[in-house]
Amino acid sequence: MVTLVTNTEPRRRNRRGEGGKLRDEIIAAAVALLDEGGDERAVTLRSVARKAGIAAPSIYAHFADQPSIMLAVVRREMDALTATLREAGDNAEPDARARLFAVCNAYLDFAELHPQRYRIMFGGLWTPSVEDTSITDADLDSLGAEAFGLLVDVLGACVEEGIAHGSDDLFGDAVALWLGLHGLAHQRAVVRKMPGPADVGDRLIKALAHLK
Amino acid sequence: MVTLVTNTEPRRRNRRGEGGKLRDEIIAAAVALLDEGGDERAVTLRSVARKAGIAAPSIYAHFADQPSIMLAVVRREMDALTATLREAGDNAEPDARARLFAVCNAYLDFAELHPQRYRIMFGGLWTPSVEDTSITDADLDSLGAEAFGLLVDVLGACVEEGIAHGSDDLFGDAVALWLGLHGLAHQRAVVRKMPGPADVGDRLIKALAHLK
DNA sequence: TCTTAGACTTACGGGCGTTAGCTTATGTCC
DNA sequence: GGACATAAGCTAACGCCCGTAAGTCTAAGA
Repeated sequence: MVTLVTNTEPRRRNRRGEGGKLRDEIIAAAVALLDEGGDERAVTLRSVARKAGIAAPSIYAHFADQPSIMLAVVRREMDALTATLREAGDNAEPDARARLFAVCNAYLDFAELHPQRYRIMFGGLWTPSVEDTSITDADLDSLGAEAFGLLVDVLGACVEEGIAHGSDDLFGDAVALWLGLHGLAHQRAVVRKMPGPADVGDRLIKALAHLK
Repeated sequence: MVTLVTNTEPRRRNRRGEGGKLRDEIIAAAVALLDEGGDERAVTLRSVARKAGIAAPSIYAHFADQPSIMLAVVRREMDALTATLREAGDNAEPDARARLFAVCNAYLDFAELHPQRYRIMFGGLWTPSVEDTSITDADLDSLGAEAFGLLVDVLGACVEEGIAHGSDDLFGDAVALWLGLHGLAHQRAVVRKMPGPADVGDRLIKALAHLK
């Protein structure tokens, strides 16, 4: 599939003081490239610039290098994921079990809906090359912390309401639950067709949350 | 880290009829590049050739293109993983529980010992670009089938021995168990330091195998 | 009108995959 | 033991895309 870019409209320059808008457009362009199904190799500095309708060097006003574009993409999508999970939890029936399933399924749906984004967020492709880039370890730590906190909350609520056999280590239980979700989410993001039963997600949640 | 290749010995040409040996050396060179910690972008046709001590075009005698080198790497490592799991199962105490843990932990250890290989095997990086390569869907299906079969066996043995609450769907249960293992294995392969309790692996196994 | 933010053009050097054609050992046969 | 056929691998070169540096233009707003 060859996607030829024909940006007819040459793009209007941003007004004074609004130069920062381009930063968001660059991130959006990178995400768009991912959504087109290409892997991360398709997201080069130049391809992002083409997609955004700007000249490649114009990116340097907003990002130090190509990996820091990726970091910004991950940050944006992590925030989007967090918002999605929070919304799912809030919109669910108020009982803890319903909220747990709502949040977990929202997580799985995110990966299925945006497989390439999910792979970038958790695939760790960009981490090894950190040494030569402007990205620091501090940038990477605490990236998914907020979303994970939501999972801890809903799982904790299940234990409190007595519908889950909680151990003395809520955090550890939540990590185990997340790892299971991540295994399925990642596999769905990577593979065309997952083998196995359709309700494997529910099975994972039930087993790992120790639901009674 | 810049690894300058200084192949003093210019490499002896293979004897007649042994030209196929180079094929294995190419695969080994690709794996070596992965083990050095670079991501898959470091495994180019030319870098593999350098590592193997040959000229880049010499690869074409054995592989149609660069992605098919990767496919060969995945095949080799899948076989290695299968052998590792089988050995772990055979060397364990004969009871089903011990064998289950031995196989599962061997799986997790493989990912921790060879993180880059694991990422290539299950990271799905090379799949999206399949369209333009010599790799077919048939190549991809049934890649981990043998290793997965081992997991089905040890889990089935647990159900038979009555130490696990088996459902009526052994295959589905095994998929769920594998997904949990994969989640942890992948995360260990991707991240420098996994947060969470040290025994999270055992917790996953116990919960997903429904051990009594 | 003039400053300057917000871009652009041009260009460099380098790595990549791949093609075309050449070299050189190796084993065979007289 | 020497000629020769050929397997095994090499050199050179192509066009492409990449990241990035240096310098330039231009429209917005005071």
